[in-house]
Formats: sequence, structure tokens, C-alpha cells
Amino acid sequence: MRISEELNFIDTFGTQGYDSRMSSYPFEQIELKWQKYWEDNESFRVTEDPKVPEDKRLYVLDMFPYPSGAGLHVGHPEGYTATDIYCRYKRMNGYNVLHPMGFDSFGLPAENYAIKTGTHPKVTTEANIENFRKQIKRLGFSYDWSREISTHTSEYYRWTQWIFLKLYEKNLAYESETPINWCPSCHTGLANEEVKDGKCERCSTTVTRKNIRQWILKITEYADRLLDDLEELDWSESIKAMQRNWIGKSHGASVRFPIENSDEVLEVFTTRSDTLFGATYMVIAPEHPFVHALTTRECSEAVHEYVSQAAQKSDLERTDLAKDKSGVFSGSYAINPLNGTKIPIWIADYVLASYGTGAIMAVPAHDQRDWEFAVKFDLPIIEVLKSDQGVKVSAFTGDGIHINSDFLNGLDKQEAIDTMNEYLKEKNIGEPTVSYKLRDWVFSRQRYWGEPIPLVHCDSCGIVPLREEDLPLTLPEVESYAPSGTGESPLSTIESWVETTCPACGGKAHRETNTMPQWAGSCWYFLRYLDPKNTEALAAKEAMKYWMPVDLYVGGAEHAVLHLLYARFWHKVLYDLGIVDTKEPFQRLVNQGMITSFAFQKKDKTLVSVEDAEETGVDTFAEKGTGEPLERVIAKMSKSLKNVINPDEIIDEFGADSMRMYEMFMGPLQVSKPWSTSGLSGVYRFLDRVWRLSQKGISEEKADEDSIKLLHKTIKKVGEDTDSLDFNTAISQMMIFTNELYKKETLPREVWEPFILLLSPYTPHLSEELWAMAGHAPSVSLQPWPQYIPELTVDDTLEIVVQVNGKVRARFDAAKGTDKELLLSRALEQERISELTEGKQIVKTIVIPDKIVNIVVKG
RNA sequence: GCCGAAGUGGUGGAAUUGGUAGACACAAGGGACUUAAAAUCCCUUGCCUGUAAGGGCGUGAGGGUUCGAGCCCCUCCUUCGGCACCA
Repeated sequence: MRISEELNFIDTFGTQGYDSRMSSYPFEQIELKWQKYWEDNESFRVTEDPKVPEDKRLYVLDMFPYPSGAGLHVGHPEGYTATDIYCRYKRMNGYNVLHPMGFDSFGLPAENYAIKTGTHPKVTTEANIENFRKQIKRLGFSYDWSREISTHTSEYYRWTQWIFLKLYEKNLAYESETPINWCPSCHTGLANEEVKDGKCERCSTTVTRKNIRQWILKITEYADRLLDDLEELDWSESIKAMQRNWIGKSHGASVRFPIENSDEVLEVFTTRSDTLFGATYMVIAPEHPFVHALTTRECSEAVHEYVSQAAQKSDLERTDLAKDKSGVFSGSYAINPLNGTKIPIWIADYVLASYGTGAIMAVPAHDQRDWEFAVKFDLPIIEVLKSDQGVKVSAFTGDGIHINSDFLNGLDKQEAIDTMNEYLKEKNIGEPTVSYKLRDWVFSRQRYWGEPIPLVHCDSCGIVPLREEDLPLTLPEVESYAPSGTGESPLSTIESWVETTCPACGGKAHRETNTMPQWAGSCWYFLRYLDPKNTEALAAKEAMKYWMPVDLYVGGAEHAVLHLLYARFWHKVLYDLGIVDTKEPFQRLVNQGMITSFAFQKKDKTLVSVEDAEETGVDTFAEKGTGEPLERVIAKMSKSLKNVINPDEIIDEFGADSMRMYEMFMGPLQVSKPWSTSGLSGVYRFLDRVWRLSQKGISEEKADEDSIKLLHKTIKKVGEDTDSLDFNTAISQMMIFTNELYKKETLPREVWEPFILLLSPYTPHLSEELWAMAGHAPSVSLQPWPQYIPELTVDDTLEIVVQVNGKVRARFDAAKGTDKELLLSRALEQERISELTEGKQIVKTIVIPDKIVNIVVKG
């Protein structure tokens, strides 16, 4: 389409509606116009086009948000903008890109609100979704909205329940009595986040533990695969490390200790089987099943007292009090299986019931915790590894030569471990064992607002899963969302829902009343996007084959462990069932940094809100009223510090394009960085400059050589940096380009149009407008990415730096590719250099072509 | 304590991975335009020294490797994130 027709076209799009001489660009009009255009034309709808070759299919995923009542936070658009730019860039490079958005819409806040106000969580949630969607759309992201999902809808959770049935069929779900955080005053279970300093967030009553029947998923069965398959993933080392750490695989040995006057055998896990001769006592956790059996009559009172105290303590208290070891003697003795020595068995909460076997052999000479305990309770310490420091002041945990250890004497640590493990196996008193920190996943919540677990308890058949065709099992209406008071879910109070018939025998049965945790829906949502309307399967096999795995997943590091581990676990189960074809769901993961804010700090390190601080000079601040000097520091955004930035207000004032570009310009995507509104205005000024540039009118004249070269350098830099998600440096290159172009008299089409294309992933609204103004039909997002000519990205003449003894002393220009000899002789000719080298001996010269000459002199 | 990431001007941050430290932007100062202000445009801007040319110092601290270190190695300090009696 050429100029004559264009005017007509532009008019239909209303481009002439604004005053072109305005000093600031009409972002509001432009943004609304193009958002409407994209929506009306479904510009970003994507299909599984079989003509697109496999390596040109790209799945780019954002972590979907929980639609909170507070609305969008500036942190959300950061990751979303990054992926949006990347997607737009990739589309322009010929990729078929799937880029969906949805909502993780089951969650505690809506339920708590319901308890308070009686409003159905669905009503609150859907209103919040509405608001979120509106806010997200204001930023002009290129999502395929036709694939939007919400996890709380029955069409969605039908499949969450279906996957649960598969887990159940595979014996990966079991019931167990497990403790929850219990508030004795509210009569309700609490999530960890509702427990503050060991107290209930709402009523400040000390939280205790209460055992309750729960559903558990056997994630531990997948521990090794979750660990090993990390290798193949393109994730940051720190996130991989966190996952490895969480899984916590450690190699050791289990050793069986006979108990004196008993047939029972106490099994322990140790990574230091080589120190077995140094074991002077045993410790079992207060929750260990043998506690009762091992406690002698004389000790029972003390043990009973200790165990019940431990039970009342919250996890936090237990770890807090940990600095001072506590424990009690059971009265029983174990026998060291190597030499028959009698060793006392203690009960202490520094041993965790949930790790290893819940029992240890204590070797105080070579384990610091055991050492502290032994010193406190005056237990013997036997040194079995020779060291310079000895074991008088602390345990020796290093490597050394074994002593007092019979057949291990003279061996070092690793040799001794190997020898001992061999020996244990041979004598059948133990064997090499692997232990994990990872525990099975408590998969039930005593809540209303979650997916009902699709099982019934039948009087005659026991636990019976629902039939697949009976899914979804929907949430019933309840009168009150308040907790039942027994620790059970509010669902348990609805008799008409609970009472049902058994799918197997047709007899009387009652429904499971636990619901699933919020993690459930997010474990597989990326699969539903592939085929969101499917009623026959969670997604069609072909769609999964077409898109999976996710090529790029961007989100906050706060989900580094749980969400990512749970989703990987479910994915592996689905893989084993043949439902998905990839072992891992997320090939590449990038964690965006947090957007922080400035706050002010007094000398005593207390924080002062932004409102209470004033600037008293260049970067000096004082508290209003008192005049106390303050230091500017970086802090998390929080209501109390009054430093929360609301994206809606930013968009109102500066426009979505400025908001998007500023968030990318602040610094590298992966690191956290402080919000600065003056920094934002710098980006706004840049876009305003671009706009004013366009008002010059496009010239059909040839551009000068400098402009052409700069353009090609810019194409190269912006392309490469966008591809590697280094958006901040790509933007700075575009600024350099604009600054140069601004100095020119004219605006040549041959450099202006490619520049609009470079800009378009970053500021799509403005770029669509500029593209239309240049006389083209929409959409700029369908244009191919400009290509650079490599020869035009390098300068013909380069500045050569001359150093003497490593210090820069002179510079001169030389043609690119000038040979070494010439560079050296020209360097020596420099006035300053001859001054400095005169009368001195040149020891060595280093010439790096096109860069540097270094002359080393002596004397 | 352990694991991970990071320390660069007044501020946010660049630096082709060993070759000109401070790109780009903010803030600040000066100037132009204006009756004035805003907006815009131009200039200065790491620190010290010097009229200037120049010189010295400078990437958390100290050491090392190298012709040459923000980048590599060792020790230490600080900040942030995660885990926290894991046997």
C-alpha cells in the first residue's frame, strides 16, 4: 500500500484526531486504539499450523497470577513484558508462538474474605479476575486470550481431579495422620503463612499441632528422577541448587542396633558409619514409634512429660529452642552390634522424626550436635579419628586416621566408610542406604475453596474413587464458610453432599471432605492452554506433541522450589502414564528479579515511610518533624512504607508503552532493582522524542552513510540482546540511535522504518501507530524482523590505544585490519610515547590488532 | 551455620568474557528559548591535583597470576535470596 491510499486508511483509523504539534505524544489515544484493533482482529490468536517446522514452534509461558483483591502489582508486568517482547520478536522472526495467560484462582484470601463477609469466594474471585484481565490488557500483551483458563472453574478442575484419580490408581496417594498447624482458639487449621512467630495471625493464640487424617502424595518415589533430570534443564544454577538442596539426597548406611532385653531392633541412618566405634549413646525422636516401648517404669514420668511438651511446641519453637539441647533418658540400652558395648538410648527433639529413621547413633567426638548434647548430659566421648585439635573444645568433623576402631584403625575417612559398609552388609547388621530430605507431599486442606478430592469412603468397600465419567465433582453451595470447628473442611457440614452412594457397590458411602491445595491447579495448567476447551481429555495428544515442552518459563523466584518441584512431579507421572511425551515440562526457566522500592532508614536501622522523609540536599534526607538524618535504602514495597507503585496510575500518567519499556530498562531481568519514577520519566522522554521525530515527516531521500551504519549496528545489537533477554542494553542502543537521528535534518524512510520494527516488540502501541503513519497496513507485529549486513556493523577506522607499562598514554586512529608491525611503529611515533620511551629499554611489545599496543619498558 | 547470587560515579546500571572502566539513563550544575514558568534544545559532570597541557588515584578490602585484571586464583568483609539441629 502506497502513500495515496494511505491517507484514506489512516483516517479510518482516526490517526488525524490528535494535534500533531502537541509536545507530548498522545499515548492514551494510541494505546486504546491499537488494543481495540488487536482484540477485534484477534491478532495474536495462534493455531497448531502443521506447516510450521518443529524448530519454529515456540511455547513461552508466564507464571499465571493469583487474582488477589489488591489488583496487579508492578512486579507482575515485569515478567509479562519480558515474555511479550520475546514473543513478538520471535514471531517477527518466523516463529509460531504460543503465549497464553490465565488465573490461579483457588486460594486462601478469597475464602478468608468469605468467612468474614459471607460472599461466595467464586463471586469475589471472578470479580478479581475481571479486574486483573482488564489491567493486564491495558499493557498491550500479545496473549492468545482465546485460551484463557481459570483453575477454579469446574471445566478446569474436572481434569485436576482426573489427574488425582490417576495418582490414586498408581498408588501415589495415601491417607495418613499428619499434623497441621492448629489454632485452639479459632478451631481451625492454618496455612504456614497464617502462622506468625508461632502464633495465629488473626487471634495471636499460640499455634499447636493437631494430627488429622490427610491425603499424601508420594513425591519421594520420584526423588531420584527429580534430582537427576535437573541436569538436562536450562535453568539457573541457583534454582537447580535450591531444588537439589530441597531433595537433599545423601548417601550413608543404615545400621541395626539390638536392644537389651528386647526383641526390637533400633535402626539408624548415618553418613558416618566409620565412626560406629565412637557411638556412646543413641537418640530417638520424641515421635519415634519405639518411645513407649523403650521407656522403663522409672523413667516414664520424665519421658511422658518431655514428649508431651515437644508435641505442644510448634516447629518454630522447636528450632528456636534448639540452641540449647534438651532430652531425656529412656532407661533402655542398645547394644553396639560391632563390639557388644551397652549404650544408653535417649529421647531428644534435636532428632527429627521425619528424616532418616527418626533415630541416630550419637558420636559426640565427631558430630557437633552430639558433642553439645554429650557435654550437657555428661555422656562419654570416644575419639575415633586422630586430629591435632582433639575433641576437648568441640567435635572434630574433618578427615583423619582412625584410632580406637579395631579393623578400621589406620584408615582415612572414605576408606573406613567403604570398609565399614562392606562389613555391615556381610554381618547383616546394616547396609548402604540413601536418605532424602524431601518428604511426601501433604495434599489436603481442610478448606472449602479448593478442588474436592474425588473419592468416597464406603462402609463396605473402603475408599473408592469416583468414576471418570462422574467428574467433575463440583463444590456444593454452603451456608457458612467458617471452619467446622473439628479441623475438618466446611464441606463436612453439608450432609446432603457428604452422604452419597458407593460407585462400586451402590451402598451407603460418604464423600471425602478434604480439598486439594492451591498448588494442584498450577501443576498442569500449561497443558490446558494447549487445548483449553477439550471435553474428552485434559488436552489433545497432538496439541501436546505440537507445543511441549515449554521453551521459556518466566516467573518469580519465590516459586523456585515448591511449584516447580510439584509441577515436575506431576509431569513425570503423566509421562509414565503415556499422557505427555516429555520428561520435563519447562525446558528453560528464567526468574525475574523483584522490583523493590526506596525507603528511608534511621541510624538505629528502623525504616521510615517515604511520606515521612524529605530531601535536604543532594542525596541527603531527613525525617519530617524531627529532622533526624535518614539514609536512603532499598526495601520491598509495602503498604506501611507507602512506597507501593500502582501500575494503573503509572499507565494513566505515562502510558503502557513507557511502563513496559521502563521496567525493561531498569536493569537485567534476573536481578532485583528499585523502582524510580524519575527513571521512568527518562524512558517517557525517549518515547516522546521518537514521537516528535515522526512529526518531522518521512523523507524519501537516501540516508547518509553514518546513519546506515548506525542502523545496522542497532539492528544487530537489538536483535541479539532481545534474543538473550538483555532488554536493558537493547533499549540503550535504540536510545543511541534516536539521539543520532535527532541531529539529522531529515528522517529517511530507509532507516526510520527498520527502526520502528526494532522498537515494536518493546512499545507495540506506539510502533503500530508509527507504522501506520509511515503508510503501512497493520499490523507491525506481522512484519519480518529487519536483517543487518555484517559489513555495515563494523567501523572502517578504529581507535588504537597505546599503553606504556599497562597505562594508557596515547591513542590514534587506524584502518581496520592494520597489521601488527605498522600499528607498533605508528604507536612508537606518538609524541607522548616517544617521550616516555626515550632512553629506556623496550623489553617487550604486545600488539592486539584493532585494539591495543602495549610497550613494556625498563629503566 | 550451610547453599546460591551479588558488591562498579551522587543514583539505576554498561563493559564484545583478560585488552580504552563508567555506554545509556536519572539526578545535579551552567546556558539558550520564554514577560515568566513548564516543556524542549545545547554544554559540563568518577575523585584528587593543575591556569592549562598533563599527572596521580579509582570497580567492597587485602594478596596473587599476567605485558595488561571490574573480569582468573586465594583470604576476608558486606548485602540480598533460600535452607536451617537433615545424622
